[in-house]
Amino acid sequence: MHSSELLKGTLKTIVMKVLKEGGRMYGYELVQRVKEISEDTIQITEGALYPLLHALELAGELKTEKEMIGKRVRKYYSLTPQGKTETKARVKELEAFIETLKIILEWEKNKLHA
Amino acid sequence: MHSSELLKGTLKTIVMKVLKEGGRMYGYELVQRVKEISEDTIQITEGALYPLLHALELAGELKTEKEMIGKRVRKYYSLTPQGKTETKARVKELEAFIETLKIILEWEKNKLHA
DNA sequence: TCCAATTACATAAGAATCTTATGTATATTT
DNA sequence: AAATATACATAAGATTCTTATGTAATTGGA
Repeated sequence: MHSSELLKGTLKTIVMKVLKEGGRMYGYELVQRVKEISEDTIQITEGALYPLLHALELAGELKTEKEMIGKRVRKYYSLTPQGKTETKARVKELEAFIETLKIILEWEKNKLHA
Repeated sequence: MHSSELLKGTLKTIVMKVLKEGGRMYGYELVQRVKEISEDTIQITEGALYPLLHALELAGELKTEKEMIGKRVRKYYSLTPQGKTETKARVKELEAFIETLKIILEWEKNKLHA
């Protein structure tokens, strides 16, 4: 399990990317999906997820559909066209940031060149 | 310039790694060094850096040496043995997290296999 | 020589983002 | 029948950053 502080800042992009590739999904399902893909190293907490989904909906990035499953309401989330565009931009930005991180992690001042 | 929210959670590791490879360094120098290495995409703010350095010193990860440069005091920071061990662990953890991120970013549910 | 920009430290207030705790209720498994 | 899993939600608190502000010495250019 990755330390949770690393998730700060990347959670929104992760959620949007998974919704973009996985399609329509409900909250609980999203948590499981991320857990699977990350091989049990990323466990999104509900306290982080639901407020995030609500904020993204308010911002017009997501739309919701409610379905009755037995006696329970299930809320499905999917990206709006605006959300898809935003997701592409966020993914690109995160990829660039990862490249920068790698440069720093591989940087060795005192490395001897042959 | 990367959006600043991505820096959340990784700043501490970046600072420690740069101190590990770059050796003894003062705050302002560290900001410049990270700016250089990151090709101007990471600009550490002083409001984030100094409290972080102080906290790391308090935690025994860093030690300081003051030097007079003209009439000014300059504070040099360097990793303690404990700090070096901690840095290795943090770097390893960040590398693992990056791998997980890449898996997610490369994940495509609907990808067709040839 | 003066003025702006840079160097160099520091802290406080506020924003953003997450965890932990709590609550409610249905459904499934043992 | 009871425990666990499913499924939503929100509030309080912790952490981590930005922005703003302050102080003061040094350097470079007009």
